[in-house]
Amino acid sequence: MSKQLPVLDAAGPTCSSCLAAAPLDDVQAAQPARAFKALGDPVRLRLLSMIASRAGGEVCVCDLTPGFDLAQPTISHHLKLLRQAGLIDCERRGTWVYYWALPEALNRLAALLRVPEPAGSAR
Amino acid sequence: MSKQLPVLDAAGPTCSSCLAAAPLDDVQAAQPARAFKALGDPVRLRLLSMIASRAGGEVCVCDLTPGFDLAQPTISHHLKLLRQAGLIDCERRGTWVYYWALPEALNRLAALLRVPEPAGSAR
DNA sequence: CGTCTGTATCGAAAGATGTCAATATAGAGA
DNA sequence: TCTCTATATTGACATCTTTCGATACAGACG
Repeated sequence: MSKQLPVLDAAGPTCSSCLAAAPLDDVQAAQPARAFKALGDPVRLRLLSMIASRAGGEVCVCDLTPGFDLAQPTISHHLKLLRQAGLIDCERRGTWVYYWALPEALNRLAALLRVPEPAGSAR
Repeated sequence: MSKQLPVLDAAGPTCSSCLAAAPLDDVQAAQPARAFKALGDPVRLRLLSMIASRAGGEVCVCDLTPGFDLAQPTISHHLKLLRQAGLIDCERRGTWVYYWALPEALNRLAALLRVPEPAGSAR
């Protein structure tokens, strides 16, 4: 296994998969945009944080729903969107359904956003 | 100033401002959700990447518009949304308007998304 | 001052999204 | 098999978004 650190490439001192590295074309932008769109709703962001911060790594839907003032189908719909965006996954276990976060997807988005800050910081 | 590294707190080995640290309440979720929503459109994500990846740190609108198959008011509208989300700022200079990215805002969002990956990785 | 160029705002139309009540489905247990 | 609980799907409705053409505004230059 020779290619262990493919982080720095010709582009310079920026990450390779980073907004600041190069302009995204419409193909490259499509998938992250879908993920960010899923994060762009307060209910879904809260759902994801409830799932990602759960110690065991998994949460039963029945533990998520009571945290909101929304009907059950609405929560179900938001969970579906998060899943379709590739941010979470789930599994039925008996009567209950358990959700967990997909850390790789979240970290990929995080890496995309990270940008070098100018030395002096706040412009 | 004693509190220089408030990074690790009772919650464990996670960042303090991170999805995985603790469930966000609706107040905490509101602002990041607004920012993610701004990122959740392919046109805006591409605009941001064009702005953030520009060497000088600034781009003239006149350099952004031709990259899209959209009317000029549409681009103007998307730039406005990115600005209202706190991700970019701009300044008029003569006839032209220049935009630049706000790295602190982007890095704050990146930090929010970063999550510890389980040792074995891909679940 | 008049005109030209670059950018923003306005108003409207088409489409997407968030929400709910009603209903369907999956599995557990009598 | 019948019923009960937990979750998902469907269909409808109101609201928000994206996009455009038309127009307004700001500054440069005659």
